[in-house]
Amino acid sequence: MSDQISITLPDGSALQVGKGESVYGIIGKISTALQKAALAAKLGDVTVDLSHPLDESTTLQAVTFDMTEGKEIYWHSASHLMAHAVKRLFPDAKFAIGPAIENGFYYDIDMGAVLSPEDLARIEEMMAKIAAEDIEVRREELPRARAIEIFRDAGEIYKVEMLNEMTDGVVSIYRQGDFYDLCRGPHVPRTSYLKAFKLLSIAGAYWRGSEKNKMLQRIYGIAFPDKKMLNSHLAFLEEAKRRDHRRLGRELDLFSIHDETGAGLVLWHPKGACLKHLIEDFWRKEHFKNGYDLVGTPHIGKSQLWETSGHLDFYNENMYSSMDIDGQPYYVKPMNCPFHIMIYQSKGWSYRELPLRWAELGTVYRYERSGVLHGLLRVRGFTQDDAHIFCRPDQMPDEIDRVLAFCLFMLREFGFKDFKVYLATRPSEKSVGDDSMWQEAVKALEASVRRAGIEYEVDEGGGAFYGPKIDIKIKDILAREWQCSTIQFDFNLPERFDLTYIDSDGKKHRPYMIHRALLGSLERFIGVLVEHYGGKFPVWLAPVQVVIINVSDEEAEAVERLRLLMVEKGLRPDIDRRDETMGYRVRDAIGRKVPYIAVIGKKEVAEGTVSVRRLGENKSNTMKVEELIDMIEDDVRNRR
RNA sequence: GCCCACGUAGCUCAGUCGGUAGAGCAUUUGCAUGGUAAGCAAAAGGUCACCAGUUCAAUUCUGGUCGUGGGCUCCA
Repeated sequence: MSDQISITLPDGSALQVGKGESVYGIIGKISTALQKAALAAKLGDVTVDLSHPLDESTTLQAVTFDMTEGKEIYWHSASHLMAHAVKRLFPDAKFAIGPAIENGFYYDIDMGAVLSPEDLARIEEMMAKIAAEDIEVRREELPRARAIEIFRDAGEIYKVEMLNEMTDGVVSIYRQGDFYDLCRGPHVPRTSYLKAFKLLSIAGAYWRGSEKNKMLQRIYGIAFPDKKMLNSHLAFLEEAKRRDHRRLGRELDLFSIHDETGAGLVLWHPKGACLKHLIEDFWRKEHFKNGYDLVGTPHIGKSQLWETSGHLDFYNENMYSSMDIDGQPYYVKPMNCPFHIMIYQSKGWSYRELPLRWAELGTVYRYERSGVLHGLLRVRGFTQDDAHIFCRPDQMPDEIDRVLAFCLFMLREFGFKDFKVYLATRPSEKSVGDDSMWQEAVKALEASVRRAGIEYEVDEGGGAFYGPKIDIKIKDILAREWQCSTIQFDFNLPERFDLTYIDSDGKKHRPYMIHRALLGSLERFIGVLVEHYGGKFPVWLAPVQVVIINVSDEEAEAVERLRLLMVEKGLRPDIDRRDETMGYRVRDAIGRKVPYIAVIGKKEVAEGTVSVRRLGENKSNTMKVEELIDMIEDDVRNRR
């Protein structure tokens, strides 16, 4: 046997090296720059430490920070560094889990002392110190039983719990100086690899995510191989703050939420209500085009309805308590479906009349626990762009296709390109409907998603108890995902209300029922929309499309004439004739993020023109009044 | 609901180691009549979230309530 092995690199070339050479050494033979940047290496699909010795021929790819795997390793190592620092400062701290996440890392820690934001600075300092000590990070493999002993002796109860649930005979721990942690790895080889880091926040988190368990303290942080990258990330977080819909909602005078009216209850100001109505108008128009009929239903209903629907059983904790009307209990609706079903029940249906597509912008009220409320994104009263489709089983695949296409069309018209699709299947616990129905429905959903050519993930067991569903989530500026669209099968309600139609065989059959919301709720959708556009709405959605400014009092009338002309054309102009300098008024209009500013002075009056400045540009163009109107109308037509 | 932090003028924030508070912007009123990102000046504006307690005295300390923020859990 030769003592040489062959290493295949990503570019297809091969490198002959001595047996037992470390990954680090091999990468050094490729390039010293790469050796410096490497955090770990991939042998096929397996990532290993740089110190890992190679005994067999294999493929090898250096893992650097610019790769997803690289960031994960880097952040995971940073979380160990943080834990190390915490242990030095708080020797009694017990560690739970400390993974890398999409943007950084966290560690869940159980400690006697309550951490304050000032402690974060101390921990950061200690991290810098440990990084400067340039301690070697070493992997150690040992029998699980031995690891249990070690962690038990150290009082690390959470690690012991995890170890007890593992089945591997051998586990690995990583040591850096006096600190060690149960960990699969890989990790960076020395603490000095961790250059620039920042601890961002401290929060509570239940052990294993269950509220029955103890609440631990979670510290979030981020780390980068150089200071510049860290700074630009911090700048990004600042930018995200500027785009926060709660801040923009106030600045642009869109909405407010008051202690006096109640948490999670939104008051729409004129500008916000205008935006909402523009979206609703568009929504209605498109629904008619797509073969929907509109229905309308009340905000409250008798308890009997909610008993039949089952909501009082399975949705009770989200419903507000009943009110007494003539001695009868009534409930505010948390969902629109039972009402739509009652419309269905108002007459008999022939198979020829299906499918029925009934849509309603229905406002529902749900009790949400106080801690989850969040601006417009999580509220207690909201308007769903709801619809229910009643169809024959044979129509179902086509209906799913149509809904999905319609949904993607709507989201794209609003400028969303980044969304994630989840296909949620039958939950393992209680659920209704027989297996064949579930399988058929899941198959239809999956086929439809495939046909639409979008990527999706299967959320195994994530369906509702009453049927499988497709959820489409939109990512906000902070990469948080918000569920907007949902397409759900319902095997429950048709059964409970005994829905039927008469088929060609003259017999009663059970229709399929699909719930769907495309935008989800208008509140949440507008919240996401505000952040998506950073408040700079496209012309077709801007509550004010153009601010008309006069240069001096002499043009006051001309400004009003133009306003009236535009209003007649169905545009949304605003005039600013305040007794302020032009510079002030232009600045104000820019601050309000109005897409066009039109200035009228002596010259423009004489020529029938306006001086037009677009938001984001600092030059203006003089054009005929008609040209400006055409431009705006063109923007609206093309939904720009 | 749970953990932590926070709540001072319409907004953004100072401040008071217990003696009832201040700035900038916004508002109002004068003056200035301005050509594309803040003209000048003055005035007005606060039960320091709310309710208790400790104290001669609470916006400040303690407790509770409501609300907000970051998370956890749950969801459109």
